[in-house]
Amino acid sequence: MDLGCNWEQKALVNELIQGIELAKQLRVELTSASSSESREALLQRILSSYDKALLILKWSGSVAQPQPAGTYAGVPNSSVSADVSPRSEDFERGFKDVSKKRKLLPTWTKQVRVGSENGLDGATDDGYSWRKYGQKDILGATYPRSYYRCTYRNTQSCWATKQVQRSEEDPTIFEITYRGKHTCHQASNSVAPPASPEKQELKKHIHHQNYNQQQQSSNDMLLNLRANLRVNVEEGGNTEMASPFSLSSASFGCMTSENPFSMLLNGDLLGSFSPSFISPAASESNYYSVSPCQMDSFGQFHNLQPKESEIISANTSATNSPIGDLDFSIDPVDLNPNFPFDSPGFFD
DNA sequence: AGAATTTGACCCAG
DNA sequence: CTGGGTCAAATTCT
Repeated sequence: MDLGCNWEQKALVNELIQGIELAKQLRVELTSASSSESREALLQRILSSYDKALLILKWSGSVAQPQPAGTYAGVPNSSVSADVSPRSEDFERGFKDVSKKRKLLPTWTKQVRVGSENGLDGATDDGYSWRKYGQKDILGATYPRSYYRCTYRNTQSCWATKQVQRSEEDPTIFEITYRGKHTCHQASNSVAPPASPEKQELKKHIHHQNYNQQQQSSNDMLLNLRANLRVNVEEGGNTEMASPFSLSSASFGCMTSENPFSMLLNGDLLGSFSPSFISPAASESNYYSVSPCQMDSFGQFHNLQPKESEIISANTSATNSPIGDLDFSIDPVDLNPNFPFDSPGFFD
């Protein structure tokens, strides 16, 4: 078996860890008076996790050939079926295997809130060029789901796709599910998609600049942080960190509600960021929920008791850099004033 | 005219 | 068998 593809290995580990965590949750549920529905849901998620892990293992075992340079694991390739001698139906067979593999492509979802009913185009403009290839009415859903693929699919063999669906509860929110990362070279759109997997793998830091460490009221502190908190997203390497803040990926890449970013202060875990509503447009406000979390023996972070009231609003600022800077601010209205600022050592 | 979207048909996993 | 995802011909847009 060859798990040379890094994301596969990480996805596998991630699925297994998630399975363990869900099993622990189920154990707690079994000893409490929780509903059978929630137990069943947990059981389903556990089975799904191990199912995915098995699929990854199976797939990794059957596709052992290294991918040619410049191609992405997920591109149809006549050599996909290792045990098949060349035949006329190879192409078709390749696609069948790819459809299996496409399921294993890294996926991540983000929710985008739009200001107006007709704001879909702007909301889904994530800096990449997409071609719509289908729309489907989904059972039980009020709104249809739209399917998009990269415009450069044919010319550059870029197999990134996305699905866009309007939220049932709040029609101003669109759930965008991305699958596969872009391998194309698009004409620079100046704005890199903030939640792209490439970016998720980058090192993330928070600079806390010129922070006044004297005692202040909660609101003052929040207002001060609003002005001074800054998240700098950089590509690899180390930068000098005069700041006590750091923001790190909890897991292998995609920032999801189950895979948050942690917020550290002098090495102490204060909380985690997970996307609530993330706008792809650099000029728009993004919303991240903040919840306390802890690190387990695997080095994975886990949310403890997420609270909806704990919201950080973050403004992303477009820069000339393809990576871009994220300027975080904290909204004192939405944020629980006691979190995370009441954490021990926060103002040390 | 070429690019993009729409939409019914088809495929296939569950 | 059903529903989600994709294809591709028809249609619309630029």
